[in-house]
Amino acid sequence: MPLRIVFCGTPAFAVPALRQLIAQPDFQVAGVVTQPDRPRGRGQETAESPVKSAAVAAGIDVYQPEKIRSEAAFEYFKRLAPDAVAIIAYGQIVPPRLLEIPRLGWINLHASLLPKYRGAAPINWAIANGEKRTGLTTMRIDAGLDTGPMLLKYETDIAPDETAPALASRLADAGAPLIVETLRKLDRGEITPFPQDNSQASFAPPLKKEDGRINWSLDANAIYNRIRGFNPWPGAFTTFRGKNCQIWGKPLKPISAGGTPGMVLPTQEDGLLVICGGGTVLRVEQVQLEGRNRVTDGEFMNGARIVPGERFGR
RNA sequence: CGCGGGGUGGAGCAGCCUGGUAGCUCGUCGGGCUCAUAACCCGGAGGUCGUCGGUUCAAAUCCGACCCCCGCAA
Repeated sequence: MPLRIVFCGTPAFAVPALRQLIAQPDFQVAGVVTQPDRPRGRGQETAESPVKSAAVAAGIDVYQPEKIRSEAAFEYFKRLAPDAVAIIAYGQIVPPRLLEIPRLGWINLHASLLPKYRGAAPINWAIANGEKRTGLTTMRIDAGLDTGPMLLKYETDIAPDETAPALASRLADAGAPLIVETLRKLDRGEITPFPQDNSQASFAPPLKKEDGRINWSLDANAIYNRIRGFNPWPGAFTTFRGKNCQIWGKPLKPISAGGTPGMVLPTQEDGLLVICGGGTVLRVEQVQLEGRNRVTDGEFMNGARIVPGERFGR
Protein backbone atom coordinates (compact mmCIF):
# COMPACT_ATOMS: atom_id res chain seq x y z
CA MET A 1 0.00 0.00 0.00
CA PRO A 2 1.88 3.12 -1.20
CA LEU A 3 1.95 6.28 0.84
CA ARG A 4 -0.56 8.67 -0.63
CA ILE A 5 0.87 12.16 -1.15
CA VAL A 6 -0.41 15.51 -2.29
CA PHE A 7 2.35 17.87 -3.33
CA CYS A 8 2.14 21.63 -2.93
CA GLY A 9 4.81 23.84 -4.46
CA THR A 10 5.44 26.51 -7.02
CA PRO A 11 8.97 27.54 -8.07
CA ALA A 12 11.87 25.57 -9.54
CA PHE A 13 13.19 24.94 -6.04
CA ALA A 14 10.34 22.49 -5.44
CA VAL A 15 10.70 20.56 -8.67
CA PRO A 16 13.49 18.09 -7.76
CA ALA A 17 11.52 17.00 -4.69
CA LEU A 18 8.37 16.53 -6.75
CA ARG A 19 10.23 14.45 -9.31
CA GLN A 20 11.84 12.33 -6.62
CA LEU A 21 8.52 11.69 -4.92
CA ILE A 22 6.96 10.67 -8.20
CA ALA A 23 9.82 8.25 -8.79
CA GLN A 24 9.37 6.36 -5.51
CA PRO A 25 7.55 3.05 -5.93
CA ASP A 26 6.26 3.18 -2.37
CA PHE A 27 4.80 6.67 -2.86
CA GLN A 28 1.80 7.75 -4.86
CA VAL A 29 1.52 11.42 -5.77
CA ALA A 30 -2.24 11.78 -5.97
CA GLY A 31 -2.30 15.43 -6.89
CA VAL A 32 -0.22 18.58 -7.24
CA VAL A 33 -1.30 21.98 -5.96
CA THR A 34 0.41 25.08 -7.25
CA GLN A 35 -0.22 28.77 -7.70
CA PRO A 36 -2.56 29.85 -10.53
CA ASP A 37 -1.07 30.80 -13.87
CA ARG A 38 -0.53 34.52 -13.71
CA PRO A 39 0.48 37.21 -16.14
CA ARG A 40 4.09 38.02 -15.50
CA GLY A 41 7.13 39.44 -17.16
CA ARG A 42 7.40 41.86 -19.99
CA GLY A 43 4.22 41.84 -22.02
CA GLN A 44 2.30 40.36 -19.12
CA GLU A 45 1.95 36.95 -20.67
CA THR A 46 0.51 34.32 -18.41
CA ALA A 47 2.99 31.70 -17.35
CA GLU A 48 2.60 28.47 -15.45
CA SER A 49 4.74 27.57 -12.48
CA PRO A 50 7.73 25.20 -12.85
CA VAL A 51 5.95 22.78 -10.55
CA LYS A 52 2.92 22.76 -12.81
CA SER A 53 5.08 22.04 -15.82
CA ALA A 54 6.75 19.15 -14.03
CA ALA A 55 3.43 17.75 -12.86
CA VAL A 56 1.84 17.97 -16.28
CA ALA A 57 4.89 16.30 -17.80
CA ALA A 58 4.43 13.44 -15.33
CA GLY A 59 0.74 13.19 -16.09
CA ILE A 60 -0.41 14.22 -12.63
CA ASP A 61 -3.55 16.26 -12.05
CA VAL A 62 -2.87 19.87 -11.08
CA TYR A 63 -5.04 22.00 -8.85
CA GLN A 64 -4.48 25.78 -8.79
CA PRO A 65 -6.78 27.39 -6.24
CA GLU A 66 -6.79 31.18 -6.10
CA LYS A 67 -7.05 30.81 -2.33
CA ILE A 68 -6.07 27.65 -0.52
CA ARG A 69 -8.20 28.84 2.41
CA SER A 70 -11.32 28.45 0.30
CA GLU A 71 -14.08 25.90 0.76
CA ALA A 72 -13.26 24.36 -2.59
CA ALA A 73 -9.67 23.74 -1.56
CA PHE A 74 -10.86 22.12 1.65
CA GLU A 75 -13.08 19.79 -0.39
CA TYR A 76 -10.16 19.01 -2.68
CA PHE A 77 -7.97 17.76 0.15
CA LYS A 78 -10.85 15.89 1.75
CA ARG A 79 -11.53 14.12 -1.47
CA LEU A 80 -7.92 13.17 -2.23
CA ALA A 81 -7.48 12.02 1.38
CA PRO A 82 -3.67 12.01 1.39
CA ASP A 83 -1.61 10.30 4.08
CA ALA A 84 0.68 13.30 3.97
CA VAL A 85 1.01 16.60 2.14
CA ALA A 86 4.49 17.61 1.00
CA ILE A 87 4.66 21.38 0.77
CA ILE A 88 7.68 23.22 -0.59
CA ALA A 89 7.70 26.91 -1.42
CA TYR A 90 4.03 26.90 -2.24
CA GLY A 91 3.38 30.57 -1.64
CA GLN A 92 0.22 30.64 0.43
CA ILE A 93 -0.49 30.22 4.12
CA VAL A 94 -2.33 27.00 4.87
CA PRO A 95 -5.33 27.31 7.22
CA PRO A 96 -5.34 25.03 10.29
CA ARG A 97 -8.32 22.96 9.28
CA LEU A 98 -6.47 21.74 6.19
CA LEU A 99 -3.51 20.78 8.33
CA GLU A 100 -5.62 18.25 10.16
CA ILE A 101 -6.64 16.26 7.12
CA PRO A 102 -3.60 14.03 6.45
CA ARG A 103 -2.67 11.63 9.24
CA LEU A 104 1.05 12.37 8.90
CA GLY A 105 0.44 16.09 8.59
CA TRP A 106 1.78 18.67 6.17
CA ILE A 107 5.51 18.17 5.76
CA ASN A 108 7.53 21.19 4.68
CA LEU A 109 11.02 21.36 3.28
CA HIS A 110 12.49 24.69 4.34
CA ALA A 111 15.78 26.03 3.01
CA SER A 112 17.43 27.00 6.27
CA LEU A 113 18.55 25.55 9.56
CA LEU A 114 15.44 26.37 11.54
CA PRO A 115 14.66 28.27 13.64
CA LYS A 116 17.00 30.56 11.69
CA TYR A 117 15.61 32.28 8.62
CA ARG A 118 11.96 31.48 8.89
CA GLY A 119 10.00 32.96 6.01
CA ALA A 120 9.89 33.27 2.27
CA ALA A 121 13.47 34.01 1.29
CA PRO A 122 15.84 32.05 3.56
CA ILE A 123 18.47 31.34 0.93
CA ASN A 124 18.74 34.94 -0.18
CA TRP A 125 18.98 36.38 3.29
CA ALA A 126 21.43 33.79 4.51
CA ILE A 127 23.85 34.75 1.75
CA ALA A 128 23.09 38.46 2.00
CA ASN A 129 23.90 38.36 5.71
CA GLY A 130 27.19 36.66 5.02
CA GLU A 131 26.36 33.32 6.61
CA LYS A 132 29.03 30.67 6.15
CA ARG A 133 26.73 27.74 6.77
CA THR A 134 23.12 26.90 6.09
CA GLY A 135 21.02 23.92 5.14
CA LEU A 136 17.59 22.38 5.01
CA THR A 137 15.04 21.49 7.61
CA THR A 138 12.00 19.31 7.19
CA MET A 139 9.22 20.06 9.61
CA ARG A 140 5.58 19.52 10.25
CA ILE A 141 3.57 22.65 9.47
CA ASP A 142 1.64 24.20 12.33
CA ALA A 143 -0.43 27.35 12.56
CA GLY A 144 2.60 29.68 12.60
CA LEU A 145 4.98 30.77 9.88
CA ASP A 146 7.68 28.10 9.67
CA THR A 147 7.32 27.42 13.39
CA GLY A 148 6.39 23.74 13.34
CA PRO A 149 8.31 20.88 14.97
CA MET A 150 11.43 19.84 13.10
CA LEU A 151 12.02 16.41 11.62
CA LEU A 152 15.29 16.09 9.71
CA LYS A 153 18.11 18.45 8.84
CA TYR A 154 20.80 18.76 6.22
CA GLU A 155 23.74 21.11 6.66
CA THR A 156 26.12 22.56 4.13
CA ASP A 157 28.71 25.29 3.78
CA ILE A 158 27.99 28.37 1.72
CA ALA A 159 30.88 28.90 -0.66
CA PRO A 160 32.45 32.37 -0.35
CA ASP A 161 31.44 33.27 -3.87
CA GLU A 162 28.20 31.31 -4.06
CA THR A 163 25.14 33.05 -5.44
CA ALA A 164 21.54 32.51 -4.44
CA PRO A 165 20.54 30.56 -7.56
CA ALA A 166 23.57 28.28 -7.19
CA LEU A 167 22.83 27.58 -3.55
CA ALA A 168 19.13 27.16 -4.26
CA SER A 169 19.93 24.61 -6.92
CA ARG A 170 22.19 22.66 -4.56
CA LEU A 171 19.67 22.74 -1.75
CA ALA A 172 16.82 21.76 -4.05
CA ASP A 173 18.78 18.68 -5.12
CA ALA A 174 19.72 17.82 -1.56
CA GLY A 175 16.17 18.41 -0.42
CA ALA A 176 14.62 15.86 -2.74
CA PRO A 177 15.99 12.77 -0.96
CA LEU A 178 15.61 14.52 2.39
CA ILE A 179 11.87 14.94 2.09
CA VAL A 180 11.50 11.40 0.81
CA GLU A 181 13.42 10.12 3.81
CA THR A 182 11.40 12.31 6.13
CA LEU A 183 8.08 11.03 4.86
CA ARG A 184 9.21 7.42 4.85
CA LYS A 185 10.58 7.52 8.39
CA LEU A 186 7.62 9.48 9.63
CA ASP A 187 5.32 6.80 8.25
CA ARG A 188 7.33 4.14 10.07
CA GLY A 189 7.35 6.13 13.28
CA GLU A 190 11.13 6.49 13.16
CA ILE A 191 11.22 10.25 13.69
CA THR A 192 10.55 12.18 16.84
CA PRO A 193 9.53 15.74 15.97
CA PHE A 194 11.72 18.27 17.73
CA PRO A 195 10.30 21.66 18.70
CA GLN A 196 12.02 24.83 17.52
CA ASP A 197 13.70 27.10 20.03
CA ASN A 198 11.77 30.28 19.41
CA SER A 199 14.32 32.39 21.24
CA GLN A 200 16.81 31.58 18.48
CA ALA A 201 14.44 32.39 15.63
CA SER A 202 15.17 34.89 12.89
CA PHE A 203 13.21 35.93 9.84
CA ALA A 204 13.79 36.03 6.12
CA PRO A 205 11.00 38.18 4.73
CA PRO A 206 10.09 38.24 1.03
CA LEU A 207 12.53 40.30 -0.98
CA LYS A 208 11.48 43.71 -2.12
CA LYS A 209 12.84 45.70 -5.01
CA GLU A 210 14.30 48.23 -2.58
CA ASP A 211 16.32 45.54 -0.82
CA GLY A 212 18.51 45.54 -3.90
CA ARG A 213 19.44 49.20 -3.75
CA ILE A 214 23.11 49.47 -2.90
CA ASN A 215 24.07 51.41 0.17
CA TRP A 216 27.59 52.41 -0.77
CA SER A 217 28.47 53.26 2.80
CA LEU A 218 28.30 49.59 3.68
CA ASP A 219 31.51 47.60 3.77
CA ALA A 220 32.47 46.22 0.35
CA ASN A 221 32.10 42.73 1.71
CA ALA A 222 28.57 43.39 2.88
CA ILE A 223 27.69 44.77 -0.53
CA TYR A 224 29.23 41.70 -2.14
CA ASN A 225 27.11 39.45 0.07
CA ARG A 226 24.00 41.24 -1.09
CA ILE A 227 25.06 41.04 -4.72
CA ARG A 228 25.30 37.26 -4.28
CA GLY A 229 22.23 36.88 -2.14
CA PHE A 230 19.86 39.02 -4.15
CA ASN A 231 20.86 37.52 -7.48
CA PRO A 232 19.03 37.40 -9.85
CA TRP A 233 16.30 39.55 -8.32
CA PRO A 234 16.21 42.26 -7.11
CA GLY A 235 19.96 42.12 -7.71
CA ALA A 236 22.20 44.92 -6.55
CA PHE A 237 21.37 48.16 -8.22
CA THR A 238 22.29 51.78 -7.91
CA THR A 239 22.02 54.79 -10.14
CA PHE A 240 24.49 56.24 -12.59
CA ARG A 241 23.88 59.64 -14.11
CA GLY A 242 20.29 59.42 -13.00
CA LYS A 243 19.59 56.04 -14.56
CA ASN A 244 19.05 52.73 -12.84
CA CYS A 245 22.06 50.56 -13.01
CA GLN A 246 22.58 46.95 -12.01
CA ILE A 247 26.06 45.99 -10.90
CA TRP A 248 28.01 42.83 -10.19
CA GLY A 249 31.40 42.73 -8.59
CA LYS A 250 33.68 41.57 -5.83
CA PRO A 251 35.41 43.26 -2.94
CA LEU A 252 39.04 44.08 -3.53
CA LYS A 253 41.38 42.22 -1.21
CA PRO A 254 43.07 44.43 1.38
CA ILE A 255 43.44 47.95 0.03
CA SER A 256 41.59 50.84 1.50
CA ALA A 257 40.95 54.16 -0.09
CA GLY A 258 39.66 57.50 1.05
CA GLY A 259 36.74 59.26 -0.52
CA THR A 260 33.01 59.42 -0.65
CA PRO A 261 31.25 56.05 -0.83
CA GLY A 262 30.03 55.42 -4.37
CA MET A 263 32.86 57.39 -5.93
CA VAL A 264 34.88 55.82 -8.72
CA LEU A 265 38.59 55.61 -8.00
CA PRO A 266 40.67 57.65 -10.48
CA THR A 267 43.07 54.80 -11.18
CA GLN A 268 41.23 52.74 -13.73
CA GLU A 269 43.98 50.41 -14.84
CA ASP A 270 42.76 47.67 -12.54
CA GLY A 271 39.17 48.03 -13.64
CA LEU A 272 36.23 49.89 -12.26
CA LEU A 273 36.89 50.44 -8.57
CA VAL A 274 34.27 51.99 -6.35
CA ILE A 275 34.74 53.25 -2.83
CA CYS A 276 32.51 51.68 -0.20
CA GLY A 277 32.15 52.12 3.52
CA GLY A 278 35.16 52.27 5.80
CA GLY A 279 37.49 52.90 2.87
CA THR A 280 36.88 49.44 1.43
CA VAL A 281 36.77 49.05 -2.33
CA LEU A 282 34.46 47.10 -4.59
CA ARG A 283 35.79 45.91 -7.90
CA VAL A 284 32.81 46.30 -10.20
CA GLU A 285 33.06 43.60 -12.83
CA GLN A 286 29.85 44.04 -14.77
CA VAL A 287 27.37 46.84 -15.23
CA GLN A 288 23.94 46.98 -16.79
CA LEU A 289 22.33 50.32 -17.41
CA GLU A 290 18.57 50.32 -17.88
CA GLY A 291 17.70 49.72 -21.48
CA ARG A 292 21.18 48.38 -22.11
CA ASN A 293 22.77 44.99 -22.15
CA ARG A 294 25.02 43.78 -19.38
CA VAL A 295 28.63 44.73 -20.12
CA THR A 296 32.03 44.26 -18.52
CA ASP A 297 33.60 47.07 -16.54
CA GLY A 298 36.05 47.71 -19.35
CA GLU A 299 33.29 48.07 -21.90
CA PHE A 300 31.33 50.24 -19.56
CA MET A 301 34.23 52.59 -19.00
CA ASN A 302 34.94 52.77 -22.74
CA GLY A 303 31.40 53.79 -23.48
CA ALA A 304 30.56 55.90 -20.46
CA ARG A 305 33.70 58.07 -20.39
CA ILE A 306 33.81 58.29 -16.65
CA VAL A 307 35.28 61.52 -15.34
CA PRO A 308 37.31 61.79 -12.13
CA GLY A 309 35.19 62.01 -9.03
CA GLU A 310 32.12 60.60 -10.69
CA ARG A 311 29.83 58.73 -8.35
CA PHE A 312 27.42 55.86 -8.37
CA GLY A 313 24.23 56.26 -6.44
CA ARG A 314 22.97 59.47 -7.89
C1' C B 1 -3.62 45.74 -25.78
C1' G B 2 0.51 46.95 -18.45
C1' C B 3 4.66 51.38 -18.56
C1' G B 4 9.29 52.73 -20.62
C1' G B 5 14.46 52.53 -22.91
C1' G B 6 17.57 50.64 -26.88
C1' G B 7 19.41 48.39 -31.77
C1' U B 8 25.35 53.30 -35.35
C1' G B 9 32.81 49.87 -38.27
C1' G B 10 35.08 43.85 -34.04
C1' A B 11 33.35 45.76 -28.44
C1' G B 12 31.12 49.78 -25.60
C1' C B 13 28.98 54.55 -26.60
C1' A B 14 27.87 59.92 -28.80
C1' G B 15 25.17 62.01 -32.82
C1' C B 16 18.61 61.98 -33.57
C1' C B 17 14.67 66.90 -30.38
C1' U B 18 17.07 71.92 -33.93
C1' G B 19 17.29 66.58 -41.54
C1' G B 20 22.43 68.09 -45.50
C1' U B 21 30.43 66.47 -43.72
C1' A B 22 30.20 58.98 -39.79
C1' G B 23 32.35 61.29 -34.05
C1' C B 24 34.63 59.12 -29.16
C1' U B 25 37.13 55.23 -26.03
C1' C B 26 38.93 50.37 -26.76
C1' G B 27 40.41 46.60 -30.10
C1' U B 28 42.83 45.50 -34.84
C1' C B 29 46.84 46.31 -38.80
C1' G B 30 51.48 48.98 -40.12
C1' G B 31 55.40 52.20 -38.52
C1' G B 32 58.18 54.85 -34.62
C1' C B 33 60.22 55.28 -29.61
C1' U B 34 62.22 51.87 -25.84
C1' C B 35 66.53 47.19 -22.42
C1' A B 36 61.34 46.28 -22.46
C1' U B 37 55.92 46.75 -22.20
C1' A B 38 49.06 45.80 -21.79
C1' A B 39 52.89 52.25 -21.84
C1' C B 40 53.70 56.47 -25.30
C1' C B 41 53.81 58.82 -30.52
C1' C B 42 52.39 58.56 -35.90
C1' G B 43 49.55 56.42 -39.76
C1' G B 44 45.81 52.86 -41.89
C1' A B 45 41.85 49.32 -42.55
C1' G B 46 36.97 48.49 -41.26
C1' G B 47 30.06 50.96 -41.08
C1' U B 48 23.70 48.39 -45.96
C1' C B 49 23.53 53.68 -39.08
C1' G B 50 18.10 46.37 -37.01
C1' U B 51 14.44 45.35 -41.46
C1' C B 52 10.66 47.13 -44.85
C1' G B 53 8.00 51.22 -46.51
C1' G B 54 6.67 56.65 -46.37
C1' U B 55 7.70 62.21 -46.26
C1' U B 56 11.70 65.31 -48.52
C1' C B 57 15.91 68.18 -53.33
C1' A B 58 18.24 65.46 -49.19
C1' A B 59 16.97 60.71 -43.72
C1' A B 60 21.33 57.59 -38.67
C1' U B 61 18.19 61.99 -37.81
C1' C B 62 10.99 63.01 -39.19
C1' C B 63 6.44 59.31 -39.85
C1' G B 64 4.37 54.07 -40.04
C1' A B 65 4.91 48.73 -39.67
C1' C B 66 7.76 44.58 -38.29
C1' C B 67 12.00 41.80 -35.94
C1' C B 68 15.46 41.47 -31.81
C1' C B 69 17.43 43.19 -26.89
C1' C B 70 16.73 45.51 -22.08
C1' G B 71 14.71 48.24 -17.52
C1' C B 72 10.15 48.86 -14.60
C1' A B 73 5.98 46.47 -13.04
C1' A B 74 3.80 41.69 -11.70
